[in-house]
Amino acid sequence: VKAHNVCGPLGQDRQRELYEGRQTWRKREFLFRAGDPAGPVFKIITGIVAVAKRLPDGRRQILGFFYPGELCGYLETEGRYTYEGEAITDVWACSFSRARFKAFTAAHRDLAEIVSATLARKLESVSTHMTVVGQLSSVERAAAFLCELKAHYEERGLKGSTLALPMTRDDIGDYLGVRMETASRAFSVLKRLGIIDITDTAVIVTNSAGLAALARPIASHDA
Amino acid sequence: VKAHNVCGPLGQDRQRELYEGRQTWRKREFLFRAGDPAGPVFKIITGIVAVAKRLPDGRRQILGFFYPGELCGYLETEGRYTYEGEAITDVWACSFSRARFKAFTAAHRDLAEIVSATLARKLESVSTHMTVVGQLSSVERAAAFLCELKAHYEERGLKGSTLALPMTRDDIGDYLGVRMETASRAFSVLKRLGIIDITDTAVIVTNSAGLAALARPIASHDA
DNA sequence: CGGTTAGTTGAGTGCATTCAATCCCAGTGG
DNA sequence: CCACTGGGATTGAATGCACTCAACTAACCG
Repeated sequence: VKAHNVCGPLGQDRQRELYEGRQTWRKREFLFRAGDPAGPVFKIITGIVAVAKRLPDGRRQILGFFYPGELCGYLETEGRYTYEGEAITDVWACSFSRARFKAFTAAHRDLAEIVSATLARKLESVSTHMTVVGQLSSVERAAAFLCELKAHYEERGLKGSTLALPMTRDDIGDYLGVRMETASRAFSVLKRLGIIDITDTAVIVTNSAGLAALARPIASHDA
Repeated sequence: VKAHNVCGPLGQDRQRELYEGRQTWRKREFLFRAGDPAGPVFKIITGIVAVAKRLPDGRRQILGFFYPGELCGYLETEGRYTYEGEAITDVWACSFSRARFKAFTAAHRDLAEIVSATLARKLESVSTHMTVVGQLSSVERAAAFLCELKAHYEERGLKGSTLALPMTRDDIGDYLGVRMETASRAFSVLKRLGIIDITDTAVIVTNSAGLAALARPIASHDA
């Protein structure tokens, strides 16, 4: 995955003021864990981070996958990270001092607005995903997931029907609120329906309209 | 339900500047519908509003119940309300002009911060609820719902183990991502376990610890 | 007093889960 | 070079939980 749009909502110059350091994490390492004292906010340069809430008995709900250009680790509860952030692939990210980040957004009016807008967008995407998890069947959920991924890639200028799937079936399952086996079976159904092809590390959408139809209930981008 | 904390995050004086009018809605009327041109933002004085996303085939995910003192209807997509807001009980609310609301928060630095904090809190509560819907069994979900309601009432100073349930089983089901009958059965199970009593319009928590244990996975307030 | 709506409960079905077996591939060491 | 090993993915078989459909009750309202 390319590393463009590294600045995101912050401008280049502003980003420099907040910059604290860069770091890499290997696949399956944690950038931060729920309950740890809230340290830096992270901006992903390359790689994918899964932000999740984990239950005492080990169950895990992945709240979102975070891609290059996105900020993660900003939510805190009583001075501690609210969720955990796990590197799904090898990750390269910038750390921003949380204190400076806060002071900075407080001081710049337009930035505060951008922060609000970003939070509102996240709130909307989480709400949409809650509808996916709460209302759709497993096959519909899988379709919705692939649609979302497709839209995500296209927004970043990566046209084409081949979607890289760096996350495991386990991750996808925990994102969609089903077991890994169910996620796998759902993909198999989509393949049997002639909607996708499955290769080793990617999915090829062969019937984009059919995919959208299955995910229709959500319809985030056919307005 | 009492109408205290009517100001919420805004101060009294500020609220007056934005005030546009008061209105009442009967039970089951809509304050706003998804897709309608984004009109006012609403601040609930008395009553409860269910904010929901509805799928073309009629399925509905209730994203949250909004109580007196809370703002709703602020999320918009391309100039239209993103979700629908339905009066669960008779509702009395203030309307605030969206344009003036935006201008106002943009102009006042501290207010912008409050808006961000509010959005962040909402984001967290939606994320928690996504975990409930994605990971818990129906009985656990019911327990989590009652815990949440209990905490909500207690935050507003209403001690006591009697929880008014103004919403129907249908509403509760659509909130928890199960069918109405399943919600009803889940309550019956809790009753059979000696954890709650069910009266006509309320639930009495007879074993608060037991309830919390069932909802434990979520544990939003045992830190 | 009928008509309607909310809630509960039963019976049967179906979909997702659990448990287990197999396959494939990448990495490792003989 | 190839056998060995471990992790991810797929698939089968059986279970169980939630869903569907339906009956019935209780409350409310005309």
